[in-house]
Amino acid sequence: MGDIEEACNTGLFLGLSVGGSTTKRKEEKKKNKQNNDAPSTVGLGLSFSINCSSSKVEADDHPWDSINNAEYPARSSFHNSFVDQSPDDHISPPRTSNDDGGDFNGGRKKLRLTREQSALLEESFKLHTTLTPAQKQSLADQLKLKPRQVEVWFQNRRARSKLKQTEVDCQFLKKCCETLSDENRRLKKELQELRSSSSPYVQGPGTAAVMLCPSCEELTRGNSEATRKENCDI
DNA sequence: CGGGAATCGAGGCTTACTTCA
DNA sequence: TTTGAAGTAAGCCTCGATTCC
Repeated sequence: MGDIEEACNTGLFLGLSVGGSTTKRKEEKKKNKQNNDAPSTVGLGLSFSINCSSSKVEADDHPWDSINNAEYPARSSFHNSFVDQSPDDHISPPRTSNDDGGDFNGGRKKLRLTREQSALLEESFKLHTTLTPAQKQSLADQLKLKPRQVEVWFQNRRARSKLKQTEVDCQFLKKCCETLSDENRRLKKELQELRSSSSPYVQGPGTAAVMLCPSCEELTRGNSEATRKENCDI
């Protein structure tokens, strides 16, 4: 990790910014959205960097992303101070047309993953539902996507997976409920039949009774529920 | 209209830094 | 002066809800 950084981190930087903490920024964002104000972050900067021959900085994107924080540009203070003119542009700073194959017309561009990309992502999801940064980067490289896009895909995939699981659980519980209701009905009916019949095994309250559990056909003395439970699991 | 990629906002966790006893 | 605990800011990440193509 450190190689490129060590080799290239010869930048001169002078900055002045007015802004708050993360939480303050969060609140500010909210306020700005409500008031439709301009962001209150003010930036003044001077930066100087030496070109690095082995630099992996992509020409088609934003150098600050690669250098600083490719995935969360809005969270980078560097980015905040000098680039973050529009609030909440997680992914949507101006993009070049060759960004990911389509043309960018200023609005939110919707990417459609190819079948191969989806298949590889699915395969990867089967192996692990969350990604380490290294896995994310590796996948992004393989798929020619941005790490953030891979991350978003996994995020949505987890959500879909959870939703599906909830549906399955719901169906299962429904089935359980039906089975138990049936069983309950059956037992009630059985009890009613036993009560209405003149069976010597079932007597009224207050008398010592010999009970025959109809389900397991075990004879049980006394009316202790605990005793019955020992013999019968119903 | 539905599926799914992208965004938003909130909150948890970790790390670095500061303050204070 | 040193040290450890407590407090705070910032960054990173995930999640649920929502937007929008």
